[in-house]
Amino acid sequence: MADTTTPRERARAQTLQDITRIGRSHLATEGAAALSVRAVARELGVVSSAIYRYVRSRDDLLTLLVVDGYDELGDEVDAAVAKVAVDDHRGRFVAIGRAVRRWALREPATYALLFGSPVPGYQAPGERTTGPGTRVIGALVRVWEDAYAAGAVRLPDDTPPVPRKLAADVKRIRREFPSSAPEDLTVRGVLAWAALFGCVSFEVLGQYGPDTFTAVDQLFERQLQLLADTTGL
Amino acid sequence: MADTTTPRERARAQTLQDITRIGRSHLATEGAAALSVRAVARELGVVSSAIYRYVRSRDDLLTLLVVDGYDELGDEVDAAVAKVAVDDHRGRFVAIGRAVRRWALREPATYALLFGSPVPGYQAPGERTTGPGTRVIGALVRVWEDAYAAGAVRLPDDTPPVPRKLAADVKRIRREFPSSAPEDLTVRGVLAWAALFGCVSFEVLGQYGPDTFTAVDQLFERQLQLLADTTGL
DNA sequence: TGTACATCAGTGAACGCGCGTTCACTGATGTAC
DNA sequence: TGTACATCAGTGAACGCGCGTTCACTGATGTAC
Repeated sequence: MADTTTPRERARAQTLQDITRIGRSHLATEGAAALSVRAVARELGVVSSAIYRYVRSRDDLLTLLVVDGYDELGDEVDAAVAKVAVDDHRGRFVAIGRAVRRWALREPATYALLFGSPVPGYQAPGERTTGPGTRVIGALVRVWEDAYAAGAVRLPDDTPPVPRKLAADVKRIRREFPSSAPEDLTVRGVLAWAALFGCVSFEVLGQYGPDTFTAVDQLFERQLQLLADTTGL
Repeated sequence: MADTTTPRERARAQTLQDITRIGRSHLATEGAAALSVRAVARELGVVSSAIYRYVRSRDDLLTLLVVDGYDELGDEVDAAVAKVAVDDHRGRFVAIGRAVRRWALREPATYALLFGSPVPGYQAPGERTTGPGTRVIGALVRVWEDAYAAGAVRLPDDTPPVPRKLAADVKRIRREFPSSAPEDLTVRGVLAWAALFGCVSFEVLGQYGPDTFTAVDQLFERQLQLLADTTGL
């Protein structure tokens, strides 16, 4: 395979990658709000203004890290799902949950950037972040959709109907995430999605407190099972 | 009722309260990481060093805001629960959930301080924050405990046993939150607790995206019902 | 293959800014006799 | 009730710091003929 990139292009790509790596490591030690162009430049061994060859502004640097984070998480989730048999719906759901948690525990600062407090003064540009940002929920929807199509979803009979306005929201969402499942299943899926991240956030962002749970693994596994129950898997 | 406080003491209390109020409003516009002693002083109409009469350091100011936030949330949750009949267990759970969400939507910045990303370089002093910080989960535990004591909890029969290490955690937790309910119910409660905050965080911190849900109220109500189901209420 | 020119990564100085915290001080309020 | 003294809120200057961004520049790498 002929490499059509010039040395300069390769050097540029490498530097951009270095900037991202350093940025993420600074996220870890200082937090997103304290992420500084100058600090990244310092660690890259370059004068601060040089960074502006690669990044338009500090906000642009943040966007770089956001997209990089979403992509890494998305890749790991996809890889985890791919390892499970297609007809093991519950197994695929559990694999997604475990992948999210594993990544979050390994990259708590990036997790906090993506799923924690908004960074003051920073507005993520939707056209660059929306795609990567919807990969996890996309993977989840696919699991429920496959399970429903296979007739493997068991929901209680006495489920109340989805209210009108919410049903309209679900319809709109299905333009992006096509699905033939009943609206109630989608709503349950949204709960499971939010709940999954709630569990991970409590652990990663430190809500449980330092000495409350020693068996967090067991707790999380049980939480996944309960959420799988709720979505009828 | 004789007021035994001196004018000086009253003035001091008033100023402390002003500092807290201003601090929280700055949280809203700038975020926790950018909270600055100087900015608070400026808005209080006082020279920056004057703040140090009231607050030992910037971290101490943050702690003030953390405690104030937990207390406000705790008060509103308690008030909401008190309005519901004691034997309406599901109603009490729903009331807690709604109170948390209402407060979070009204005070998103303080919510982010308490339940979002940790503030870099700041470690909350446990002896001042743990008490106020456990009021919501305390209220929830009381609901489940009352429901169980009244024989009103319906859980599936085929629930797997709680694993050994996790069961030990539950035992330890019960020293602080006494309960006679089966361990499985407590674990389900922890899920519901984390899931509740997961739902609120997604909405308040902006994970759902700007145009995804128009009927967030209906969505949240449904989520509460599903969580009540999960905990057998 | 050799030369002239264009592109581009990185430099270094400068801009104006806000930050947390210390310190010696002034002057008003409170207390003891 | 009046006076001497102690307490304490707030002042203003100063410390040393790091920040984002602009700008004219140097020198190396790449390209066209």
